[in-house]
Amino acid sequence: MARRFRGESDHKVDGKGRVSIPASFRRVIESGDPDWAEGALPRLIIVYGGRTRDYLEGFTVAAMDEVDEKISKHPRGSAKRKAMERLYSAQSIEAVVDETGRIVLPAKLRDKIALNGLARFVSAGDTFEIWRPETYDATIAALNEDGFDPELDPSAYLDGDLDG
Amino acid sequence: MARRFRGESDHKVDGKGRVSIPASFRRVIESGDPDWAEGALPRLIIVYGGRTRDYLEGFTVAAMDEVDEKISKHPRGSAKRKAMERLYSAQSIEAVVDETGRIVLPAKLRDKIALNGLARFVSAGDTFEIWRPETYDATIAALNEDGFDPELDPSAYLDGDLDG
DNA sequence: TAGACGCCCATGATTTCCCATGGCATCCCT
DNA sequence: AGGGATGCCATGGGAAATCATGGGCGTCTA
Repeated sequence: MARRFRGESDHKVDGKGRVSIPASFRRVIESGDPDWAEGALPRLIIVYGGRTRDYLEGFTVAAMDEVDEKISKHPRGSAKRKAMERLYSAQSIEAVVDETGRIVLPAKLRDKIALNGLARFVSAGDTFEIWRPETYDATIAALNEDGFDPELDPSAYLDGDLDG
Repeated sequence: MARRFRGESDHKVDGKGRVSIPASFRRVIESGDPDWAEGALPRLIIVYGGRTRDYLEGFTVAAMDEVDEKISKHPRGSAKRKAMERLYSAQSIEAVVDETGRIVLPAKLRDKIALNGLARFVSAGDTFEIWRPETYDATIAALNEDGFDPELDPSAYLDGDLDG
């Protein structure tokens, strides 16, 4: 049904690390969890690794299965495969959306992206990202300065070149 | 239910060799033990062999069954089969998770990887690894030096070439 | 008989669970 | 159209269960 995440919104993070998942995201998470059934608690995977990342990445179970599939195609023991296994297996957690629509972000994950009171959920196709709002704004601003015209409508790129 | 291990964390090793298994790992170990039932003590296998390995490898009973299955496909008496049998049969132990969530790592295993006060548990799909934290850090660092760009996000490899 | 090992108890710190409230939409009935 | 009634959504708070860790003793055995 709902296959891709859409939209972005901010949610409060309380002292226990609890955050509401945007309601529209929940539908996607539910349909992406093969074990989920009406009334059950859907699960998702949150990747918190990546030295250069200043956000967390949320995967549906199905999306993470695809990632595992791709990783398994690489030679066992290769450097690239190890790097991917570390990011997606060692530096990730499984989270459960409770009956009130929240998940718990352990302190380790919150510290990684310096989350304090607010978390911004940003959809990214079949995954979504969790940012500290200030960091997100700064990243967008930097993107615009970096030879990017913020006045130009991105739809212009749709049929354009496939370069970086 | 929970089929794969996820996450990494450090736990203290006391004078008796006792270590807490990460709580999230226990669920996987329990569901991977065919003989386990609510209230019983789940078992797991710890492989300590491998001359070149500087970590221990933890298997659920089910995961080790798969390994045994694969080994049995090799010709009885072949060099490869003997090598695998030695690693997975001779150089492994069965451990029991006690009611407080701990296992005992015999001195022999601790010495193998020079464990002293802390043990790092790192998930690796359907198995997990136990490292001396310093060794693990050094290994990761070496991986990056080895013609590897630590600034590059590993997700770039997902759809990349399948070479090393 | 000295460790090594199994078993029991103890405790502070989290983490989970359960219950609660106010804010919005939507739906429906008169 | 007015006014609930209904239901989901976002968020709080306290109680209960779990987690990580430490310590004490018998006992087996090399």
